[in-house]
Amino acid sequence: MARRREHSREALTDLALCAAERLLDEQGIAVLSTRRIAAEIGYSAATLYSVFSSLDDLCWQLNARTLAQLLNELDALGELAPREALKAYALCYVAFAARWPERWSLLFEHRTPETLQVPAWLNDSIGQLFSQLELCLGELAPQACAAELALTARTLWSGVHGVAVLQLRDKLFLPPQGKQEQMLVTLVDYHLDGWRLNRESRA
Amino acid sequence: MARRREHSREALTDLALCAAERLLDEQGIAVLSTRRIAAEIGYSAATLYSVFSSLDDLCWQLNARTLAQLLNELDALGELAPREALKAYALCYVAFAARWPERWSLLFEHRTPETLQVPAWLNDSIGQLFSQLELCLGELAPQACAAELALTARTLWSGVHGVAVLQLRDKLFLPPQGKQEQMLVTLVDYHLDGWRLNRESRA
DNA sequence: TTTACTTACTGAACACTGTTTAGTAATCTC
DNA sequence: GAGATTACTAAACAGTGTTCAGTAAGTAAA
Repeated sequence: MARRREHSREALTDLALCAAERLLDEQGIAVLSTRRIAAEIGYSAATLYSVFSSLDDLCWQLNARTLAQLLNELDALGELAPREALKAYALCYVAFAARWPERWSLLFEHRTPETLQVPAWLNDSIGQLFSQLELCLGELAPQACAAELALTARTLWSGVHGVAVLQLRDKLFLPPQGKQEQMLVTLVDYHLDGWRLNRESRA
Repeated sequence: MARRREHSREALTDLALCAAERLLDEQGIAVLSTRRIAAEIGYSAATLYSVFSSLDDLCWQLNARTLAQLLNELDALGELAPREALKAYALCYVAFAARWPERWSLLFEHRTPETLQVPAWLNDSIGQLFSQLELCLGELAPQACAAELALTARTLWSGVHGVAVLQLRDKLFLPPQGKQEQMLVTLVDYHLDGWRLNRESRA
């Protein structure tokens, strides 16, 4: 069979990405192969190469969708007082990781071999997230300089990210589940309190 | 050629693991294949299966060595005042990740497919690390209960781990390098200060 | 309508992977 | 020396990403 033209290039791309997401969610990263994805959408593996430059490229496009969805959910939280906004971001971030563990893993563990740089959109998106955090922090400490806000945002978010990573791999060794929320809230609270204390003692 | 008997089982195991570590360090996780490791030590790939049950098994044994080395370095820091000890642990942990990025990645990203549980020694080792942290925290807050110490240790360490993860992937987007140390110190300081403040206001 | 051209698609191949197994050759035991 | 055991490997199997020649369907021109 040849030339069916049932789907446009864009439709085919979307079809493949959706199938890949389904496979990823249901059976994990191990079954994410070109032949498997192709079979899922009724095409041959070779056809995928007319739309993606490689499996790596497909993965990056998956990651782009995942990150866009995450940023969307963070955006949807709306306007909040800075401290509450930071907590809400943290909870949303970790909840997202818990809801889409395989997509989230792919996003952070996928490495393009050797030379190729991380795509620019990823850098931009993460930069956007950090800007949002810096905005909140700036409201809490109007007199802090940009460099301090940048560093504080990254330090705080490293902590949030760490919770997401470790909960995903069950490496926290906590008897009762559902402690993540408490951990996140105390993480943010302690950090912000400690920061304020430090600024006051410096002033 | 057959039956050379040049190496005992243990020697062969060690030979393979050392070769794997060398490959890992020099060329990354992508080249870690049975045939490659075997070639490196002058045996066929099949011979590895007389000593390891699978490549997965070999990876877990690599991880065991990596973790043992990390815990060893943490132990070697010796006796310190609790707050300084926590900072020293954090710096040591992140420095280790930076010095052995590929080994550290394998340790945290390697997943055995499906059913098989994480080996018991890994759980034990991480539990040991957390106990050490709880001891330090207990010195800082003698009246805190065990559950609070456990949760605080995990929250604090999630933050440290997060810094290690993000610095490894260059996801922190900080103009000047070498800010990790400052981040870690403030992370620990702010957290401990915030914790103390919180305990005082509760009392 | 017939011919020519372009396009969409695939089967098969290549080089690689982990893993198993049959077979071989060296050593040990008697 | 003969026989049993052991150490080891080549080759095969099923899978992978990727490339490419080839085919058939649709389009355009005659």
